[in-house]
Amino acid sequence: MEKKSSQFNLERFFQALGDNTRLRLLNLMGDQELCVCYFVEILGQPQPKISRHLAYLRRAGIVQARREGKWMHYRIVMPPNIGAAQLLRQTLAWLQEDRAMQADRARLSKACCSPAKFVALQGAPSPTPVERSFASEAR
Amino acid sequence: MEKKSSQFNLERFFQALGDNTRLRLLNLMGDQELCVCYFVEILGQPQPKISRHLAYLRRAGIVQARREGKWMHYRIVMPPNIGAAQLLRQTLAWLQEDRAMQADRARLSKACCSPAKFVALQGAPSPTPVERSFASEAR
DNA sequence: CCAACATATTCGTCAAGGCGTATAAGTAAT
DNA sequence: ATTACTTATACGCCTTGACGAATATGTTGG
Repeated sequence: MEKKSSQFNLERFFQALGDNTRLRLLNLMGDQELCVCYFVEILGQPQPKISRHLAYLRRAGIVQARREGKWMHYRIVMPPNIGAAQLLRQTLAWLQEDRAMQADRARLSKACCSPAKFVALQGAPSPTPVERSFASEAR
Repeated sequence: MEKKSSQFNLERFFQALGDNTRLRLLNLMGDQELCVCYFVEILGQPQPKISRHLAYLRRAGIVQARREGKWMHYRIVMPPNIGAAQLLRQTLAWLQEDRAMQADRARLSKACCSPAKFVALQGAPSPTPVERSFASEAR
């Protein structure tokens, strides 16, 4: 009955991280909540593909969705399991050191600063930073 | 040319960890080199299955094999990439807190202490501890 | 209700990979 | 060479999941 650290599927967790598109999504969500149109624009990939991967991450319990009008915002949700949370933070921290991931982040901040240049993002809600208590001192 | 932290496939890495049998194998190899017959005996699963998963781990660069007569010894090899190594250590540390993984380890030490009770392990080479510099202080 | 828009899901196809079974490959001893 | 033994690989079957394309769902504003 008292399974505190179990009930979390480690296998599933790693499977969810075993796809480059999903890693890119997580990297972009690192410290902010984003709506789908940003992912589509930044990754330059078809919207159904993005949505499918986001759904996968949500099923794996790594991501949460919040609806705001027409838009769906996605954010990373730290797993209840301490070990998993630590692992996820470390993964996110490591992603930041990857070339391609840095490029994605750069494109994202550019898009945020001047959304006018991204036709598809006209009127889209801005990313909002997320209060992740001790998010970045893993490393 | 000078890709120091890349050249390591993060996607592959996570895929390799996304299988429970492989996690169990890694857990057993945590701090010692083991030969295949031990895995077969401890996990109680068919030998081809074990060998296939070990091959997978080897292709992913997480494990190394060493031949000694008829026996093949497997050990964990820390990835050259610092982030990956840290992630792997943390994963191994976390595995130790899992019920089922602890049980596997318990069966392993029992088998090592009195191999006579395990018919299949008669004459098999004993596991040898591996000198993993800073293997276990990842919390 | 209808149109426009953002996102989700379905469908068909395909490749990766898990499994059990059978068999191959490598080694040691006779 | 033959046998016994340990481990690896090949085969066929099946499930998962990735993809593009099409379509459905949900929301807002006329």
